[in-house]
Amino acid sequence: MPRAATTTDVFNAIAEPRRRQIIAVLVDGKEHAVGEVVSTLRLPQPAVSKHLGVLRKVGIVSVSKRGQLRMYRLNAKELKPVHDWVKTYERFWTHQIDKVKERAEQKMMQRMERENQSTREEE
Amino acid sequence: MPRAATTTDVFNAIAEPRRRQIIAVLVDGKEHAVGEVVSTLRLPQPAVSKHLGVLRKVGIVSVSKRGQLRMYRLNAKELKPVHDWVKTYERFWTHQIDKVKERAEQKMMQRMERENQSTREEE
DNA sequence: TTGACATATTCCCATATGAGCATATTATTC
DNA sequence: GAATAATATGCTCATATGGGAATATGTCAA
Repeated sequence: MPRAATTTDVFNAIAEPRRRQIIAVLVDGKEHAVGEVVSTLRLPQPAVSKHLGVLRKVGIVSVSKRGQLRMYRLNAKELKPVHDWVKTYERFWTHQIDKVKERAEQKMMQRMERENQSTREEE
Repeated sequence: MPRAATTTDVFNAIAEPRRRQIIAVLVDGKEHAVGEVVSTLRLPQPAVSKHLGVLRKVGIVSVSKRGQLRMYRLNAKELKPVHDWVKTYERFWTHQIDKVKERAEQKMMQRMERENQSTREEE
Protein backbone atom coordinates (compact mmCIF):
# COMPACT_ATOMS: atom_id res chain seq x y z
CA MET A 1 0.00 0.00 0.00
CA PRO A 2 1.30 3.47 -0.81
CA ARG A 3 1.21 6.27 1.66
CA ALA A 4 -2.25 7.61 2.44
CA ALA A 5 -3.46 10.45 0.26
CA THR A 6 -2.99 13.96 1.55
CA THR A 7 -6.70 14.38 1.12
CA THR A 8 -7.42 11.47 3.43
CA ASP A 9 -7.36 13.39 6.67
CA VAL A 10 -6.13 16.52 8.37
CA PHE A 11 -2.95 14.91 9.63
CA ASN A 12 -1.81 14.14 6.12
CA ALA A 13 -2.91 17.50 4.81
CA ILE A 14 -0.85 19.51 7.29
CA ALA A 15 2.23 17.36 6.86
CA GLU A 16 3.27 19.57 3.96
CA PRO A 17 5.18 22.67 5.10
CA ARG A 18 3.85 24.83 2.30
CA ARG A 19 0.32 24.02 3.25
CA ARG A 20 1.05 25.11 6.79
CA GLN A 21 2.46 28.31 5.35
CA ILE A 22 -0.74 28.85 3.43
CA ILE A 23 -2.79 28.20 6.53
CA ALA A 24 -0.70 30.79 8.34
CA VAL A 25 -1.53 33.36 5.71
CA LEU A 26 -5.23 32.72 6.28
CA VAL A 27 -4.93 32.85 10.06
CA ASP A 28 -6.89 36.09 10.40
CA GLY A 29 -10.04 34.25 9.45
CA LYS A 30 -10.85 36.64 6.67
CA GLU A 31 -11.23 35.94 2.96
CA HIS A 32 -8.09 35.94 0.86
CA ALA A 33 -7.70 35.67 -2.89
CA VAL A 34 -5.32 33.13 -4.36
CA GLY A 35 -3.19 35.95 -5.69
CA GLU A 36 -2.68 37.29 -2.19
CA VAL A 37 -1.31 33.98 -1.05
CA VAL A 38 0.87 33.77 -4.13
CA SER A 39 2.43 37.18 -3.64
CA THR A 40 2.75 36.76 0.11
CA LEU A 41 4.54 33.43 -0.03
CA ARG A 42 6.16 33.99 -3.42
CA LEU A 43 5.15 30.57 -4.64
CA PRO A 44 4.09 29.62 -8.17
CA GLN A 45 0.40 30.15 -8.67
CA PRO A 46 -0.36 26.57 -9.79
CA ALA A 47 1.33 25.26 -6.66
CA VAL A 48 -0.80 27.45 -4.45
CA SER A 49 -3.97 26.45 -6.26
CA LYS A 50 -3.10 22.79 -5.85
CA HIS A 51 -2.33 23.09 -2.16
CA LEU A 52 -5.49 25.07 -1.59
CA GLY A 53 -7.32 22.30 -3.38
CA VAL A 54 -5.98 19.74 -0.93
CA LEU A 55 -6.87 21.92 2.03
CA ARG A 56 -10.33 22.40 0.65
CA LYS A 57 -10.95 18.69 0.14
CA VAL A 58 -10.07 18.08 3.77
CA GLY A 59 -12.25 21.01 4.80
CA ILE A 60 -9.53 23.19 6.29
CA VAL A 61 -10.46 26.00 3.92
CA SER A 62 -13.60 27.01 2.09
CA VAL A 63 -13.94 28.90 -1.17
CA SER A 64 -16.34 31.48 -2.53
CA LYS A 65 -16.36 33.28 -5.83
CA ARG A 66 -16.03 37.02 -5.93
CA GLY A 67 -15.91 38.10 -9.54
CA GLN A 68 -12.89 36.56 -11.10
CA LEU A 69 -11.34 36.02 -7.70
CA ARG A 70 -11.64 32.92 -5.58
CA MET A 71 -11.73 33.89 -1.96
CA TYR A 72 -10.38 31.32 0.46
CA ARG A 73 -11.19 31.37 4.12
CA LEU A 74 -9.68 29.31 6.91
CA ASN A 75 -11.98 26.81 8.55
CA ALA A 76 -9.74 26.17 11.51
CA LYS A 77 -12.21 23.99 13.36
CA GLU A 78 -11.00 21.17 11.16
CA LEU A 79 -7.67 21.37 12.96
CA LYS A 80 -9.26 20.45 16.26
CA PRO A 81 -8.61 16.70 15.85
CA VAL A 82 -4.91 17.45 15.67
CA HIS A 83 -5.12 19.56 18.79
CA ASP A 84 -7.11 16.94 20.63
CA TRP A 85 -4.64 14.28 19.67
CA VAL A 86 -1.48 16.12 20.63
CA LYS A 87 -3.03 17.45 23.82
CA THR A 88 -2.88 13.92 25.18
CA TYR A 89 0.89 14.23 25.26
CA GLU A 90 1.07 17.80 26.46
CA ARG A 91 1.83 16.82 30.04
CA PHE A 92 5.17 15.36 29.02
CA TRP A 93 6.67 18.79 28.50
CA THR A 94 4.29 20.83 30.64
CA HIS A 95 5.44 19.00 33.76
CA GLN A 96 8.96 19.92 32.87
CA ILE A 97 7.94 23.56 32.72
CA ASP A 98 6.24 23.26 36.08
CA LYS A 99 9.44 21.92 37.59
CA VAL A 100 11.39 24.82 36.17
CA LYS A 101 8.89 27.24 37.62
CA GLU A 102 9.09 25.48 40.94
CA ARG A 103 12.85 25.75 41.06
CA ALA A 104 12.68 29.40 40.09
CA GLU A 105 10.21 30.09 42.88
CA GLN A 106 12.37 28.28 45.41
CA LYS A 107 15.36 30.35 44.40
CA MET A 108 13.25 33.46 44.66
CA MET A 109 12.17 32.50 48.18
CA GLN A 110 15.74 31.81 49.21
CA ARG A 111 16.82 35.14 47.81
CA MET A 112 14.05 36.92 49.65
CA GLU A 113 15.05 35.23 52.86
CA ARG A 114 18.65 36.27 52.38
CA GLU A 115 17.64 39.84 51.66
CA ASN A 116 15.33 39.83 54.63
CA GLN A 117 18.20 38.66 56.82
CA SER A 118 20.59 41.39 55.60
CA THR A 119 17.86 43.92 56.22
CA ARG A 120 17.63 42.74 59.77
CA GLU A 121 21.40 42.90 60.07
CA GLU A 122 21.24 46.55 59.06
CA GLU A 123 18.96 47.31 61.94
CA MET B 1 9.47 16.70 -6.24
CA PRO B 2 7.90 13.81 -4.36
CA ARG B 3 6.31 14.17 -1.00
CA ALA B 4 8.69 14.84 1.88
CA ALA B 5 10.06 11.80 3.65
CA THR B 6 8.25 10.65 6.76
CA THR B 7 11.56 10.95 8.53
CA THR B 8 11.88 14.61 7.61
CA ASP B 9 9.93 16.01 10.52
CA VAL B 10 7.39 15.21 13.18
CA PHE B 11 4.45 16.35 11.10
CA ASN B 12 5.17 13.78 8.44
CA ALA B 13 5.93 11.08 10.97
CA ILE B 14 2.58 11.37 12.74
CA ALA B 15 0.60 11.55 9.53
CA GLU B 16 0.47 7.76 9.51
CA PRO B 17 -2.41 6.39 11.61
CA ARG B 18 -0.54 3.26 12.63
CA ARG B 19 2.32 5.33 13.97
CA ARG B 20 -0.13 7.28 16.07
CA GLN B 21 -1.47 3.97 17.33
CA ILE B 22 2.03 2.91 18.30
CA ILE B 23 2.59 6.22 20.06
CA ALA B 24 -0.63 5.62 21.97
CA VAL B 25 0.66 2.27 23.18
CA LEU B 26 3.76 4.00 24.54
CA VAL B 27 1.82 6.78 26.20
CA ASP B 28 2.60 5.64 29.75
CA GLY B 29 6.18 6.73 29.24
CA LYS B 30 7.56 3.37 30.23
CA GLU B 31 9.68 0.98 28.20
CA HIS B 32 7.90 -1.42 25.89
CA ALA B 33 9.29 -4.28 23.83
CA VAL B 34 8.45 -4.53 20.15
CA GLY B 35 6.54 -7.70 20.84
CA GLU B 36 4.26 -5.88 23.23
CA VAL B 37 3.32 -3.40 20.55
CA VAL B 38 2.85 -6.22 18.06
CA SER B 39 0.48 -8.17 20.27
CA THR B 40 -1.35 -5.08 21.48
CA LEU B 41 -2.07 -3.71 18.02
CA ARG B 42 -2.11 -7.07 16.25
CA LEU B 43 0.07 -5.78 13.45
CA PRO B 44 2.76 -7.72 11.57
CA GLN B 45 6.07 -7.53 13.39
CA PRO B 46 8.04 -6.13 10.42
CA ALA B 47 5.52 -3.35 10.05
CA VAL B 48 5.88 -2.38 13.70
CA SER B 49 9.67 -2.46 13.50
CA LYS B 50 9.61 -0.21 10.46
CA HIS B 51 7.22 2.29 11.98
CA LEU B 52 9.23 2.35 15.17
CA GLY B 53 12.26 3.00 13.01
CA VAL B 54 10.60 6.05 11.51
CA LEU B 55 9.57 7.33 14.91
CA ARG B 56 13.09 6.80 16.19
CA LYS B 57 14.69 8.71 13.32
CA VAL B 58 12.48 11.66 14.08
CA GLY B 59 13.22 11.32 17.78
CA ILE B 60 9.71 10.55 18.96
CA VAL B 61 10.90 7.29 20.52
CA SER B 62 14.20 6.04 21.87
CA VAL B 63 15.51 2.48 22.04
CA SER B 64 17.58 0.53 24.49
CA LYS B 65 18.66 -3.08 24.43
CA ARG B 66 17.55 -5.41 27.16
CA GLY B 67 18.80 -8.87 26.31
CA GLN B 68 17.26 -9.87 23.06
CA LEU B 69 14.52 -7.32 23.53
CA ARG B 70 14.56 -3.80 22.19
CA MET B 71 12.80 -1.53 24.62
CA TYR B 72 11.14 1.51 23.10
CA ARG B 73 10.21 4.51 25.14
CA LEU B 74 8.15 7.52 24.10
CA ASN B 75 10.00 10.79 23.88
CA ALA B 76 6.91 12.94 23.72
CA LYS B 77 8.73 16.24 23.94
CA GLU B 78 9.32 15.85 20.20
CA LEU B 79 5.59 16.35 19.71
CA LYS B 80 5.73 19.82 21.17
CA PRO B 81 6.25 21.51 17.78
CA VAL B 82 2.93 20.05 16.66
CA HIS B 83 1.23 21.30 19.79
CA ASP B 84 2.77 24.74 19.45
CA TRP B 85 1.70 24.94 15.86
CA VAL B 86 -1.90 23.87 16.32
CA LYS B 87 -2.31 25.95 19.48
CA THR B 88 -2.14 29.02 17.26
CA TYR B 89 -5.52 28.02 15.85
CA GLU B 90 -7.06 26.83 19.10
CA ARG B 91 -9.05 30.02 19.60
CA PHE B 92 -11.13 29.28 16.54
CA TRP B 93 -13.02 26.52 18.28
CA THR B 94 -12.42 27.60 21.87
CA HIS B 95 -14.44 30.75 21.24
CA GLN B 96 -17.21 28.55 20.01
CA ILE B 97 -17.12 26.65 23.27
CA ASP B 98 -17.25 29.91 25.17
CA LYS B 99 -20.36 30.86 23.27
CA VAL B 100 -21.96 27.56 24.15
CA LYS B 101 -21.10 28.11 27.79
CA GLU B 102 -22.51 31.61 27.57
CA ARG B 103 -25.79 30.38 26.18
CA ALA B 104 -25.96 27.68 28.81
CA GLU B 105 -25.43 30.24 31.55
CA GLN B 106 -28.08 32.51 30.11
CA LYS B 107 -30.56 29.67 30.07
CA MET B 108 -29.61 28.84 33.62
CA MET B 109 -30.24 32.44 34.66
CA GLN B 110 -33.58 32.50 32.91
CA ARG B 111 -34.55 29.27 34.59
CA MET B 112 -33.53 30.62 37.98
CA GLU B 113 -35.59 33.72 37.35
CA ARG B 114 -38.59 31.63 36.41
CA GLU B 115 -38.20 29.47 39.49
CA ASN B 116 -37.73 32.52 41.59
CA GLN B 117 -40.90 33.91 40.16
CA SER B 118 -42.92 30.77 40.78
CA THR B 119 -41.56 30.75 44.33
CA ARG B 120 -42.85 34.23 44.76
CA GLU B 121 -46.16 33.16 43.25
CA GLU B 122 -46.35 30.47 45.89
CA GLU B 123 -46.09 33.05 48.60
C1' DT C 1 -15.65 40.47 -29.79
C1' DT C 2 -11.15 40.91 -28.18
C1' DG C 3 -7.92 41.32 -24.70
C1' DA C 4 -6.17 41.13 -20.15
C1' DC C 5 -6.34 39.11 -15.75
C1' DA C 6 -7.09 35.42 -12.05
C1' DT C 7 -7.31 30.50 -11.22
C1' DA C 8 -7.65 25.82 -12.19
C1' DT C 9 -6.27 21.77 -14.63
C1' DT C 10 -3.39 18.56 -17.15
C1' DC C 11 0.97 16.09 -18.20
C1' DC C 12 5.28 14.31 -17.09
C1' DC C 13 8.83 12.96 -13.86
C1' DA C 14 11.53 11.59 -9.83
C1' DT C 15 10.82 9.77 -5.58
C1' DA C 16 9.16 8.10 -1.12
C1' DT C 17 6.24 5.49 0.45
C1' DG C 18 3.69 1.24 3.25
C1' DA C 19 2.27 -3.47 2.81
C1' DG C 20 3.64 -8.38 2.43
C1' DC C 21 6.91 -11.84 2.44
C1' DA C 22 11.36 -13.88 3.02
C1' DT C 23 15.52 -13.66 5.23
C1' DA C 24 19.31 -11.82 8.04
C1' DT C 25 20.89 -10.58 12.66
C1' DT C 26 21.40 -11.01 17.51
C1' DA C 27 20.78 -13.12 21.98
C1' DT C 28 19.32 -17.09 24.90
C1' DT C 29 19.16 -21.68 26.29
C1' DC C 30 20.13 -26.51 26.15
C1' DG D 1 27.25 -25.73 18.56
C1' DA D 2 22.27 -26.12 17.43
C1' DA D 3 17.70 -24.77 17.99
C1' DT D 4 14.74 -21.02 19.36
C1' DA D 5 13.08 -16.50 20.23
C1' DA D 6 12.93 -11.38 19.27
C1' DT D 7 13.91 -7.87 15.86
C1' DA D 8 15.65 -5.81 11.91
C1' DT D 9 16.39 -5.61 7.08
C1' DG D 10 15.87 -6.36 2.20
C1' DC D 11 12.94 -7.17 -1.67
C1' DT D 12 9.09 -6.08 -4.95
C1' DC D 13 4.94 -3.65 -6.09
C1' DA D 14 1.20 -0.34 -6.57
C1' DT D 15 0.41 4.22 -5.73
C1' DA D 16 0.30 9.06 -4.33
C1' DT D 17 2.82 12.48 -4.35
C1' DG D 18 4.77 17.77 -5.39
C1' DG D 19 7.18 20.48 -8.68
C1' DG D 20 7.43 22.75 -13.38
C1' DA D 21 5.61 24.08 -17.66
C1' DA D 22 1.95 24.59 -20.64
C1' DT D 23 -2.67 25.20 -21.22
C1' DA D 24 -7.59 25.47 -20.27
C1' DT D 25 -11.33 27.94 -17.94
C1' DG D 26 -13.72 31.80 -16.34
C1' DT D 27 -14.46 36.75 -15.75
C1' DC D 28 -14.24 41.56 -16.44
C1' DA D 29 -13.52 45.73 -19.34
C1' DA D 30 -13.36 48.50 -23.45
